[in-house]
Order: sequence, then C-alpha cells, then structure tokens
Amino acid sequence: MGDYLNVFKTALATEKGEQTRNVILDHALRLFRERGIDATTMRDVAKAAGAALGAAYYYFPSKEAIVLAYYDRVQSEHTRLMHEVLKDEKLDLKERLRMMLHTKLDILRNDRKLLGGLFRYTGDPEHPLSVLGKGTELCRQDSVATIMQAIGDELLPEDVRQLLPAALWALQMGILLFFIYDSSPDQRRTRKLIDGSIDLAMRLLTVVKSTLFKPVRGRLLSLLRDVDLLPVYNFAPAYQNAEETT
Amino acid sequence: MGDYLNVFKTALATEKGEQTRNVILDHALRLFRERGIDATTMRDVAKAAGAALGAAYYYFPSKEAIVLAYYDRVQSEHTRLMHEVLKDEKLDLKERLRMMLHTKLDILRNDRKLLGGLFRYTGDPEHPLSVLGKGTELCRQDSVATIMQAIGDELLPEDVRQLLPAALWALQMGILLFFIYDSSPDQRRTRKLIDGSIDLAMRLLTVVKSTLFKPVRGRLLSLLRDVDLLPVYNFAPAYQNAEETT
DNA sequence: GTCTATACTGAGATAGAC
DNA sequence: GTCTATCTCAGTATAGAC
Repeated sequence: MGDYLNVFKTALATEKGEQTRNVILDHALRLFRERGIDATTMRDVAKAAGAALGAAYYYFPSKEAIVLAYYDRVQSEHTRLMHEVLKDEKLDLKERLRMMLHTKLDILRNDRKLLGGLFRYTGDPEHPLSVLGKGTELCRQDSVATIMQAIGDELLPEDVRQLLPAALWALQMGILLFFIYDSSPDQRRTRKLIDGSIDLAMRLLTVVKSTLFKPVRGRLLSLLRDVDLLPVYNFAPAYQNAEETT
Repeated sequence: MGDYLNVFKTALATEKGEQTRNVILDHALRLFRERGIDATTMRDVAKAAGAALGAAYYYFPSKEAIVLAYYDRVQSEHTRLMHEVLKDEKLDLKERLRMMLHTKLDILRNDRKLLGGLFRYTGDPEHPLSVLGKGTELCRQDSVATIMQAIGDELLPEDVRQLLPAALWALQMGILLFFIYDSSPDQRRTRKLIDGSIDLAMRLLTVVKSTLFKPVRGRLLSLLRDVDLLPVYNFAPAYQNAEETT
C-alpha cells in the first residue's frame, strides 16, 4: 500500500528525497488544516517547508495531489488500526463494520476541511486525481481491501460476497461526503448516520441473504457487471460454496 | 424555475440584458462543447460572444456558473418534455420513472463533457456552486419537483411518499455521474443502467410497500430526518392517508 | 442598469539552468 | 533534486460611455 501516488513519480530514489517530500507534505497539511486548502498557496507551502516552489511541484504535481497523499496515509493508518482492534477483540459482522466506519472517522476527525480536496476532480474522468477515475484505481483497491478485512470470513452467499464490498465502499464514500458537510459539534450527525446506516444495512442483509432473494441478487449482480461497475473478486476456495442461511 | 442563478445578480432588468446574457451563454456552451471547459478561457467566451470580458463576468460570476446556467436550461427543458409526454400517454409508475431518466439523458446526450463542471465544487460546502450546498438548494428543489411530477398521484404509504423523491434524486445524481464516465458508444451502458435500476427499484418498492416493512421505513425516515438529510414534504390532504397496499 | 476597454493581481503550473 | 524565472489565466478594479 501507499505507492500509487508515484504514478507521477516512479520512485523516491534517495533517502534525502523521501525526507524532503515528507517535510513538504507535513507543512502543507498543517497549513491546509489551519487555513483551508484554497487559502493556502503552493508558495505558502514551499516557504513553510523551507523549499522553493519548484521543489513542491517536483514531489506533488498539484495541490490536490497533496490531499491524496494525505488520504493515502489515512488509509494505511486505518488498516493498521483495524488490524489492531480485530486481533484483540472478537466482534461480529455488525460490530466490525461499525468499527470500520467509526475508526475511519476517528482518524479524519479534525480534517474535514482537508478532505474536500479529494472530490475536486470527480467530474473529470480523464484527470489522474479523479476519485472515480483510472488514476486512483489502486487507491480504491486498497480501500476495498480494508473493507474486506472487516467482512472477514463471515459466511455469506457467493453473490452477496461479490456485492457487499462495493456496496460498503459506496456507503463509505457517501458518509465521507456527508462528513464534509457536517458542521454539527464533534460531527455527531455523521456518527449517528454511521450507526443508523449500519443498522439498516444489517437488517437489509438479513432479508436479502434469504434464498427468496437469490434471483434479485442475481439481477443486481449481472446489471452491475454488465455495466462495468463491479469487478469479479476471487476468494479462497473455502468461501466459494458458502450457501445461504435462511 | 430559473432564477436561482441570480443569487449573484438580483434580476435581469432589461430585455437587452437578457439577450446579451443568452448570447454569452450560447457561445460559451458551444466553446465548452467544442474544446472542453478547461481549454476555454473566459476571454475566449467574451470574444466569441462579441463582448468584453467584463460583460461575461457581469452575467456569470465564474466559468462554472455558466455550466450551472446550462443545467438550469436542461432542467426546464426536462420538465417541459415530461409534461408533454405525460399529457399524451397514460403511463404507469415504472414507465413514468423510466421515461423521466431517459428523457433527461436525451437532453444531455451530447454534453457529457459539459456536465463535469457541475461537480467541481462538490467537496467545498461553502462554495455557492457546490451541488450539495446551500447555494444550489433552489436548483435541487426544481429537480425534486420534476421527480414528483413523475411520481404523480400514485397511491403510496405516506412514509414512502416522503422517502421516494430523495431516493430518486440520489439515483439520478448517481446516474449522471455514471454518464459522465460512460464512454460506450451512444452511452449505451448508461441506458442499461437506467433500465436496470428502475427495474430493481420497482421490485424493491413492491417489497418495501408492504406493512411488514413499515417499521423499517419508519427507522429509515427518522434516521434521515434526525441527520437532516430529508425535508418534510407537504402533500395535498388527499394523499395524507394513503395506506399500504399489501 | 448595461456594457467597453484596459490594466492589474494572484496563484497554479512549467521550463530550464545549475 | 532543487531553484529561479516565466507563463497562463481566472478573476478584480476602475473609469467611463450610453
């Protein structure tokens, strides 16, 4: 994890380079948090980091690329945190999913303003930093991997296993967007939304898991595949034949 | 409909003003379509319209505001088209919803590139042109009104009536986003997505309408209200007591 | 209230020297 | 890898014509 930002820069060759990059990144994030992204110029960033404007652009092709680098850090931290919790406690699926979203929010807690930059190029499919574009595919895969970590080896029908990660990824994006717009103290509304949506999602899952819904699941799956919205995941053979439970 | 772009400018006083605005808008859209938004400068727009730079900025506070003005036109056209179809043909709910999405796409058919500008400020809650922000609230209300036009006087439980417009609005936004990313010939994938999602939505609706799901609907409704994601719609009293059909 | 003309500022981004 | 100089362009400012 964490290398896709170098689509733009093939490697951090030297130790020194790595260091400079981090100094720039740290100062940029501090300024973004303090004043907001727009109010911070690349010149401010460079100056704060004690580097020239060109140096900043050497490591980050644009201001938003810095935000993506931040998000990359967040994702690593998220995976790490979840791994830690999961190994200490025995949680059921619902608890695991709640935990996943809440820990994510814990990490992002003070960075609402920063996060907006992630969505700047959503409307531009060609842009390398579009959240939905080719350029961030690896980033999304990391994200989905973390989600699968939370789903774990829960016994689920194969089609549900195929659908669930994408559904949860979409849910997470929606919650992040809500979070950005949530000005309630401590972002309580977002916390409520997490609890409420996980609750409803689990109810939905219980219903949908039943054999009664197998045809509908099949339709949904083939629609999404047909329309190229869903990759085929290959799970370990153990899960291949998990059958429905109702 | 159509006045919210003048959050920035209280009225189009004169006939002549209206005309100039339209000339600028038309040329801007032509250029955006030909070269893309980014490749078109405001100076290009002004020059093409035979006006001074100041004139362009006099009517549109930014380049993206032009895109929003375009979307405003699209919305008017959409309402008009739907009205026309609805008065000529007797359609059931499913057909009406399909028609709603397909006509929208008919209008946007050749303007995929243009549409991206709508989403530029999604990550910035404060920006007056954010699709999800305060500044575009009237715009969203117009959109929801058009959706209600399609739902019509269909007999539905009150809570479903409250939920459905927002759900369909979200679906529409999702489809628009998909459309922007859809490079298949004639955007066939988007057409498929529309048909598939309406099909699934109607199945879902049938299931969810049942009294069995009343508690879940209640939960969903109060969650969304609690979290401030859903306004309270007031329908004519006739619909207030519509009861479930299963 | 509608517009022209022109000059200016700020900042994202790049080229090319070292 | 890093810096300086430079480019481009969105957006503002201003002053005045009608």
